[in-house]
Amino acid sequence: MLQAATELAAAQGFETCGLREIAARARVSPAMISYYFGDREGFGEALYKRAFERVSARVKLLVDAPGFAERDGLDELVSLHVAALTADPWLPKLIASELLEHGASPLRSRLFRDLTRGPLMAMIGWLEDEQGAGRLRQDVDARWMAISIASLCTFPFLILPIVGEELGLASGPGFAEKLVAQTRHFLADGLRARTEVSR
Amino acid sequence: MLQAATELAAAQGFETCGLREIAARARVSPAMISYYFGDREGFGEALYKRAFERVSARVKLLVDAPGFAERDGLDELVSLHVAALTADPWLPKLIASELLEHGASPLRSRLFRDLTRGPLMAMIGWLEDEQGAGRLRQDVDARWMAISIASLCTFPFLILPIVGEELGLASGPGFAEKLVAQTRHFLADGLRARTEVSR
DNA sequence: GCAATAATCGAACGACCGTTTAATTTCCCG
DNA sequence: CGGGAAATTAAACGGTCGTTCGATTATTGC
Repeated sequence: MLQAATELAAAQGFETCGLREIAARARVSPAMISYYFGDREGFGEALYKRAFERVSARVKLLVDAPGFAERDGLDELVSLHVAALTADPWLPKLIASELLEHGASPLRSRLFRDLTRGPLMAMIGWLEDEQGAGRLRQDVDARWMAISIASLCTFPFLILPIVGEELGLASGPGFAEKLVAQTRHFLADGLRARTEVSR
Repeated sequence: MLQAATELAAAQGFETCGLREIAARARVSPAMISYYFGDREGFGEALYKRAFERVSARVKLLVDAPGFAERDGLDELVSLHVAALTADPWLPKLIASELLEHGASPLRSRLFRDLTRGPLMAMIGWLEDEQGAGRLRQDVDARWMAISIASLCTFPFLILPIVGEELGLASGPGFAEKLVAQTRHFLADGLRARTEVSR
């Protein structure tokens, strides 16, 4: 039931798909959703909670993988971000949907508190550590760094299904790797031509 | 009427606000919308057409401003992008809303064709020219450059109203300038600390 | 095996939506 | 001024949505 809802929400967003549709896909009656989750909002909350926990578990898995600490921090951060979004391709859409939603529903508030206080704050803290260690430039606010990194890693997932075809950029399985490579490149050296190579 | 709809759509997105609500704000009866625009889709089309034309006009104004060609191309590109989004703050939301919408409505298709074939293609073409002139690095696909620039300039508008408060970053009038500065910095040199300065 | 309880369903309810219709007002021009 | 066209409206229609209700079926504990 939650699985069916997740699939549907991934494809078209939670707000736009009706409870009847979800119930039909889960092969149950629409009344079951009210029975188990109370109302639509409670159902959505359960859905998002499950999603967030799945992503958290996946991130933890990657961070705890052997050899993680030895590799380059910035590169791994990018990989981690992209990997999390790739594993659950509906996540960017879900986040974006809620970004656009207005009126402070408790669900929405909680999701964003979780996201900002959790991954985002961790990322900023880590960036500041790297700045302190001299591995990242110190003339840029770590919070802005985090926003830029998140932008580079997230926004392409949103627009590529749309503009990718017209641009000749496939959004298939190789996309994530290309995105990681491009973003690493970009983060390291910018886009301008230069004579001296960094580091 | 279109004005009222634009204000409302800017605040909460076109898909989520009812025709009755728009009509009430414009102080007319809901029937007027059907009378003048046929159905909801026709109304949305008119709305988007007006929005796109307004943005186009504004961009043209900036490009035609005196001294534009003399200034640094990449910096101006960023300024232009951010200025277009700042002048109509609902534009990112509008685009994002439509990005998330599914089912190929003619409106949606047209909006994206306009956006990709217009500004995006122009940007890619210009980036390629700059690459050819040696001012931009040539080991990165111009299409990926364009995606990265668009990501850096657009995504912050989406997330800052949400995470800005918690991060202590105000989304007020100074935001656009900060974003431009940060993005220029970033595009030029990346984020890594370096000993040799570019160019 | 049999109550008691949980799970499930089809049908119906009320609310809201976009749209239509029929009637009324406003406007303009001969 | 008057009559026909355009503009505007309130009310109603059909449809979909989330939700509830009464009844039916499955599960469980003893």
